[in-house]
Amino acid sequence: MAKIVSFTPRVEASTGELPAHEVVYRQMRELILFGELAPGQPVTIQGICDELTVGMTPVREAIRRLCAEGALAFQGNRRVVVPELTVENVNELIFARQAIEPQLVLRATERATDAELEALAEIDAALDEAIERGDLRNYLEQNYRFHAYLYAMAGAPILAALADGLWLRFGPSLRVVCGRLGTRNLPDQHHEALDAMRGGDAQAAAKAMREDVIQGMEQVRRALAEDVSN
Amino acid sequence: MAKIVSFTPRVEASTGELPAHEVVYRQMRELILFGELAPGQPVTIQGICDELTVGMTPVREAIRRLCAEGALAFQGNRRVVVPELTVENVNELIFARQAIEPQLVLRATERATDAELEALAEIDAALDEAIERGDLRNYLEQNYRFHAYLYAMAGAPILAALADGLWLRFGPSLRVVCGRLGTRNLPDQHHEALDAMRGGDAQAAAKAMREDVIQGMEQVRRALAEDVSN
DNA sequence: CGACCAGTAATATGATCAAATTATCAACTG
DNA sequence: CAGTTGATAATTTGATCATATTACTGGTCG
Repeated sequence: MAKIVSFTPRVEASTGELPAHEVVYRQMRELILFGELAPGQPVTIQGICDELTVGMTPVREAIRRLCAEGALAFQGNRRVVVPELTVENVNELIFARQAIEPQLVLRATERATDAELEALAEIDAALDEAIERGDLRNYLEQNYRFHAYLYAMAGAPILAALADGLWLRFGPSLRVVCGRLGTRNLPDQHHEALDAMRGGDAQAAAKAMREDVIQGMEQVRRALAEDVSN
Repeated sequence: MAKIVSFTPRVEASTGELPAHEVVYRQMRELILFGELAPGQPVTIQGICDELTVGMTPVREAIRRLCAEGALAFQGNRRVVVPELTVENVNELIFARQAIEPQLVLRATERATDAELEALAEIDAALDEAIERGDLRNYLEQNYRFHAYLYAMAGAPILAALADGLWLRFGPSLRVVCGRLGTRNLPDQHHEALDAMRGGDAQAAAKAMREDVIQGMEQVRRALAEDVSN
């Protein structure tokens, strides 16, 4: 069977210069990081196509990328979902984070410039403000930004990519946990880490970060353990 | 302009049941892991299309996945290459591997069944044989299989994915290094690790693995440092 | 309770447009 | 006058889309 096909020229120039698949990737990444997508929620290609008004190919590529990073998961038969963490998964994440992040902070401290420390402090201030206001979404975003900025400072691209990728795995669950507990009594060892970095005490900064990581992840683990017992 | 388009029905049934993008991914993954692709080598989408005789979409998805895993890299303007490792990159890989892999071996030892230990021993035997014959390609493959099997045994999917992903980053460089040094005097702490696992001594097994990892990666680092000094 | 049938979503292709690299050529300088 | 550099043309490659095809899901009927 043959068919007449006419191709409409693309609108273009709207994105500016970034490829569509990159834009879609970043948008979906934010949705996942800041809990717009809940654990267990199915993700359909055509749904994203309609939502972001782009063709299937860029969406497809973004989803593959996110699957590779563990942010999404093949549900066996060509279905894609936001993964639900088990308690055991969280234990693995705790181990990985407490192994990698202190090392990044160590390096970041040794390389830090005054301007960078200033920027970090600003992010931390915005974070405190979000907690004050009870603005969960903003808390999640600033908290991530704080850590991501540290990773970038370390000048260790591979370790930074590893640490960054882990956020995609616990992002959705973190949202659920914080939504339940509220923004109060959230762990925040950031001040201690910042002070140590300002003083050039890399070891102390690394230790503070390790405690921050462990405290935060422990909360996720406890919440998950409660869920299971329901 | 309109055009007559006829869609030829796909051959199908040749792949069996695996989606094309998955097949392409695995094939490219092997090419990278076992050094068929050299560091710095450009990877073109259409080139892969011709090579594997598939459409662009599956190739595109496979490439995105591999980029996300660090096996390939965007070369700024929409060009993709096999990354070239710097000495600093190798330092990061050493840190990450020595942090994660002993933990996996620890867990693997605690969960190991006799059948699994048997399978490991078989892989190790094939590895020794490859060394004996000077069969580099087979050495690389069996060496990877040995570690990958250990990861699977640990029952820690996230840590296993992290460790596994690292192989894609140093695979091409490993090939270059081993190709230069030959298969002789390659580090092989596998026997020590296996013996410890058989005896249920998880700590000893983890230690042996850490040494194996460090020795292997140190060789990569040394070779890279020499390259730079040229 | 198992099998069929319809609906829906995913897979994969080729066409087309846009961009970047390569190749060509001409003008200008030493 | 030769070599190099600058711009421009041509080719290659990447990006995106609409569509055809296939597989899975869920509901219904025997």
